[in-house]
Amino acid sequence: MPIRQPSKPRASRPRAQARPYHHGDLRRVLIEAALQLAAEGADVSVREAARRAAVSPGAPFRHFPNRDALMAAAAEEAQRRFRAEIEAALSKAPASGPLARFRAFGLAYLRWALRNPAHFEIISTGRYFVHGSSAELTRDNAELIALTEGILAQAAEQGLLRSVDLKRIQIAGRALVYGFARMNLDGHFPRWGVEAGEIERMAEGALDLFIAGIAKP
Amino acid sequence: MPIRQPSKPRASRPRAQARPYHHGDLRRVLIEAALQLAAEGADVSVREAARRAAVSPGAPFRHFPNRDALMAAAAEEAQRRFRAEIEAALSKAPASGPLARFRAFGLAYLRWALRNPAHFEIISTGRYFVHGSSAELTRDNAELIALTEGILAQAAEQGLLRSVDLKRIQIAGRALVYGFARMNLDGHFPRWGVEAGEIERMAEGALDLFIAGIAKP
DNA sequence: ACCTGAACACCGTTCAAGT
DNA sequence: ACCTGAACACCGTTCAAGT
Repeated sequence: MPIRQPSKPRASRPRAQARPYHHGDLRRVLIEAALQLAAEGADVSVREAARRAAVSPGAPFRHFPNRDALMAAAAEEAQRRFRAEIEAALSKAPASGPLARFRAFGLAYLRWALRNPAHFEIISTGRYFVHGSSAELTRDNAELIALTEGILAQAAEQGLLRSVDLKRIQIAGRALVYGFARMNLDGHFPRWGVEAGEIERMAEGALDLFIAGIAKP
Repeated sequence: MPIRQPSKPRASRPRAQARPYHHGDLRRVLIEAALQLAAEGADVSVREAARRAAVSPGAPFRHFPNRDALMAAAAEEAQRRFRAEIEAALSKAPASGPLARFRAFGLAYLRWALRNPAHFEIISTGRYFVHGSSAELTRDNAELIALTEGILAQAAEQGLLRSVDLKRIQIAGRALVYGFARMNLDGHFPRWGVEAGEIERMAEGALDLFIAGIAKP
């Protein structure tokens, strides 16, 4: 039998190197690993996340009841970044016109989704976990819906819209940006003859077409 | 050791009941099983498809090199049904105006996708297999794209469109219907306050909003 | 030519046992 | 309180052996 090391020598680096038994921040590390795996295009598995955290396969289940809960936590983190981006874009947008703000929202949505497809998928797909089971995700989402609702209501007040059916406009608009982002994620653009380099321009074009369509001439 | 039955008695039903060793039509049965599993909302696994075909776990691999190939074959079958539906709808649509035909196409697309979400997903998601690896899927898809291209070109010739950027219109339109179908698939509508019973009406509304937007006033 | 059944390397999840 | 490591029931895939 090999002799055990009598006691760990003081590690050269102060913390985060010595990982004697307790991990300390395993929950966070697992979420990060899940997001990273997704970004690499790999399947997200609890075991691989555990491996990256240098922890046994059973350890994650002390922090998440099951795989779905890990995915939900990863989605919450991704959604936080997504919202931050959108809010930053809106704060920089001229408060002038609601249609300009609507456009800024749509563009920020599209850009983030196109640049972070795997994270976008974790947030938006219904496959990994039940969206409604995360209070944070539900609240975040409701706030984003309320945000565009407010913008459109303002546009309607100012007489900028051809139609007064705001819910229809909102859902159609969301379907457009969601669909565009999903087409990208699902690899549709090659078959549409759209090169990778022109996808963002195309996204902008589609958005502008939609806005021109709902705006009063 | 139990004694083997000496020889199978003549089965009461003529065919399809006696399945002595060779299956006869295993390939087809596996595709059907895959589509059925998807429709039931279950994960499609090769093993479960084999189980439903009453065949050993290794048997499917005599007909498909791997799981992806089975999914691709299922997608081809689903796509055939999808196309049949769309073409039937278009043939019934008045050949009168291209915009009416564009609408008929969009509606047929949406209806099929909303009523067959799992099959729609198999066709459209990039997760299960590489779309481009199926010549049939690729051809089918190109034909559908050419179809709407033709319709829009006709609309432009007749001076019905506000913009002449047909590719943009086509992609935006596709993003709209794809996004709507995907929102349904991904379970977004509950959080938008859209009840199951009103989704198809909402789909129609979104499509009409889009068409009104691209049409010359 | 097609299928079986055992085998292998994965995965999610549980649970006694360790620290 | 948190983690290990073996275990179990799955899965995709392979391959010798059977018919």
